[in-house]
This record gives sequence, C-alpha cells and structure tokens, in this order.
Amino acid sequence: MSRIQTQQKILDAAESLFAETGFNDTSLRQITSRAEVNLAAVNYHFGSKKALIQAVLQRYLKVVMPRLEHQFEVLLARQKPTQLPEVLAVFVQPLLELEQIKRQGTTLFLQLLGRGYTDVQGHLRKFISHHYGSVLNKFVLLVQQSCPGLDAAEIFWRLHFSLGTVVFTMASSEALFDIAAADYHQQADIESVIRRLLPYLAAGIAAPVIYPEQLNSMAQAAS
Amino acid sequence: MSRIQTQQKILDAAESLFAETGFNDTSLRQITSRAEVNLAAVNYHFGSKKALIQAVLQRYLKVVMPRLEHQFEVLLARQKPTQLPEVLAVFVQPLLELEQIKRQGTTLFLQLLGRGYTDVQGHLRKFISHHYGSVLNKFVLLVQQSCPGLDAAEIFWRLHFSLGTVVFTMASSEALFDIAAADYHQQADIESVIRRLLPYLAAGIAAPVIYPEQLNSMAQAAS
DNA sequence: CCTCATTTCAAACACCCGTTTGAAATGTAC
DNA sequence: GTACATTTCAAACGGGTGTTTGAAATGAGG
Repeated sequence: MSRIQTQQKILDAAESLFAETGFNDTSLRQITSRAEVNLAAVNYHFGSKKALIQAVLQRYLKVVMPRLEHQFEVLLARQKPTQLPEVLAVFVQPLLELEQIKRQGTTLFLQLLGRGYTDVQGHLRKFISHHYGSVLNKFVLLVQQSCPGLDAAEIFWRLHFSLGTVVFTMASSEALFDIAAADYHQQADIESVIRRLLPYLAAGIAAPVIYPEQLNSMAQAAS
Repeated sequence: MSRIQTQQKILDAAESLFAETGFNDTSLRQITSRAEVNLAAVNYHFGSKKALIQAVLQRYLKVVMPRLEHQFEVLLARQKPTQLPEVLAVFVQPLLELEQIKRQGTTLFLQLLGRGYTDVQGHLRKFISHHYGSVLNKFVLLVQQSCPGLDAAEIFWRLHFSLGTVVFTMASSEALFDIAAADYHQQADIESVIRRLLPYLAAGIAAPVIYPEQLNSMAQAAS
C-alpha cells in the first residue's frame, strides 16, 4: 500500500477517535484497529503519538489559519475600525468551508480544538501561539479597535472567556445536540450552533465593565 | 491512625491532584504518595477510584448547593422578576465562602467542576442533574423570568455557553493567572476573575438574538 | 529476474494502571 | 492482658499503554 494511503487512513481514524474520546483516552491500538492498519504503522509513519496528534491538528490549522489571517488583514487595512460582530463573523466562512474539504470537517476540527485545550493543559495553546501568533495578534488588534472602552487586560480575559465558550461547547457538542433534540424538538447542527454563538460572544466581549462596588451591592441585594 | 484522618488526607491529596491533572490522568499511586498513605487505602476507605472522585466532588457540592437553592427560593418568592445580574450574583457569596472552609477552596472546587465536565464526558452532568436537579431548575426559571424575550431553547444554549466559559476558565485558571501576571502585571486571584466573569456572562445571556439573514450579511460584509 | 529500499507485520519490551489479597500492626472493650 | 475488630502494609494480579525489533512482504529501477 502506498505511503500516503496508510498515513491518510491513520489520520482519519485518529481524528474521529480523538474527537469522540479525547487524546489521552484514545489508544494507538484503537486507532490502528479502526484504520485497519498494523499497530507499528503509527510510529513508523509519524514517529510518536504526540507527533500524530500534531499532524491531525495541522491538517485543519494549515487550511483555516491562512484564510483567517487574510480576512483579518483586509479588515485592518480599512480606514475605520470594524464593528465587533463583523470581526467575529470572520470565523464563520473559513470554519464552514472545512465541511467541504471533509464531511463533518467543521465539527471535527472544533471538537479537536476543544479536546486539545482541555485534555493536555497548555500544549495546544503554546503550539498555536508559537506557529500562528501573528494571526492571533491581528485578531486581538481588531477586537481592541472595535472596543475602545476596554483596556488590554480586560480584552485578554474576555477573549479567553469566549475561547472557553467555544471550546467547551464544541467538545460536548454531541451531548448538547442530543439534549436539544430531546427537550426542545430541534435538530441542531454545527452551523446553527455557530449562529447562536456569535451574538452571545459579541455581547459578552463588548459588555460594560462593572466595578467592585457594584458587584458588592449586587451580592448584598441578592442575599 | 484514625479512620477520618486517613480519609481526609486522601481527599485532600486527591482533590489537588485532580484539579491539577484531571481525573483520568491522576493515578491512585500519585494520590496515595502525596497523602503519605498506603496504596490500598483508597480502595479500603472509598471502594474504588470512581467513588473517590464522587466523594471529592460531594465535599463541596453538599455545601454549595443548599445555599444556592435557598438564595434562588428567596428570589423566586419575590413579586417581581429579578434582574439577570442579580440572579448571577447569587453564585458569588456561596462560592467565595468555600475559601473559608478550606484554603483555595473556591479555586479547587471550580477547577474540579471544569475537570468533571470535560474529562469524563457527561458523567458529572448526569450526577449533578440527578442529585441537584431542583436547584438547577430554580436557577433556569429565574433566568427565564429575567429574560422574557428569549425562548427556552435559546436560554438552554446560552446557559451552556456560560457553563463553558466558567468551566474552561477555571480548568485553565493557573495558566491564565500566569499569563495575566506576565503580560499585564496584574496579580489575579479567583475573586477578581469572578468579578470579571459576571458582566461578561450577563451580557452574553441577555444578548439580542440575531437572525440568519443578519449573519449572512455580516459574513459577506467581512469578506 | 535480480537488487535494494520501502513498508508491513507479529511479537515482545518495559512500564503504569486499578484492584485484590492475606498477613502484620494497631486500636478498643472487657 | 487477653480477645476481637479495624486499619495498614507489601506484594502480586491481570490488563492496557506507547514503543521497539527483526523478519517477512511489497514496491520500484536497472
């Protein structure tokens, strides 16, 4: 069998299992079994399990990240700062196009992203900020321009809150889809969730700051 | 050594390791080693690793949940619906009081909550909704009353978005604290993060709904 | 067809896991 | 102080993990 066929089969089996079970809880024997490939093939073709994980993520990142970077550059080249909802909407198209590259591509990628951030703490964060730091910087700059009332630290926290929202929602998206279907008789897909996410995130990021005194008065009023 | 001393030492060691490394990636040997206790002690006193995990979580849940339920009942007994920020502020006091019960109690509990929701998919969700379903129902009811413009399904999704924000932020709080200290010269603690979280969550949950047409026009405008 | 590099394969490696066991130690009541 | 129950302990159990090995099979070029 040709080299690329085996590698492809391993990557396909690995990404689906990683998305379902997480990185640490998926064994190489499960992967090679689903890929119908010998156990040793992973270490022969990729070197190690860690390298396989990176390869699985890179297959999507190398497609999504350049498109995001280009869109961010377009917005940054404008004369006036872009509105926050428009900045966030940049993510929609590139993410949904992953669906064309591969069936369930968007869901798989976002689930993998979620797993990567929650499974092995910090690894994925460092990997992305190291390889795609310029993309992140442009995004943060756009958000800062759209929210002149917020200082850099506040934006840092709110963007991480938003990352948590996305990552957690996608990591547990299957369970959420099931609950939504059972309790609210609505069949949810990845696009409808993205559609629901955007206004939530935009409102959260741009929320007015509440100062400590107000928090205390709120807590007292509730007791 | 008395029974409760050994059990306490195991619970203390387990919860800190669980919070740091997650449930699946923490071994009983690590726990008993940190607790300075024999390996077999966990199975002798708790029965199994799964039962130990539940015991660790229950130590906090049995304190927090009744307090939350009482506060929710007070708000529900009012004549007029409560404002959303006030509903969310209910969580602050009970969570911060965990700090008095045990040093770092609030952080530990929220980290454990995050781990429980992301590590073993669905287990903790079922456990909480089974044992504390009435508390959750009262909270959801209060949110619905405070946001009459949102239907039940929209609120379901937005509350899960918010759960994701909290859980992810707390699971990776150590890393975020470090970054915030290094990049923004601000020492962050759990209370300051909660203070930043509330306005973000309140704005996100109460955000105006955006309909598909607007989303499309937004995406096009950005391209 | 022979040669040589690439790829596959079964088997084994060393290690870590949660759990169990049965004896030794400790605590407790009479 | 003896008798009994509780708790601790070292050791082992069966099973799963990622990785390595060396031989067998398959590929491509002269």
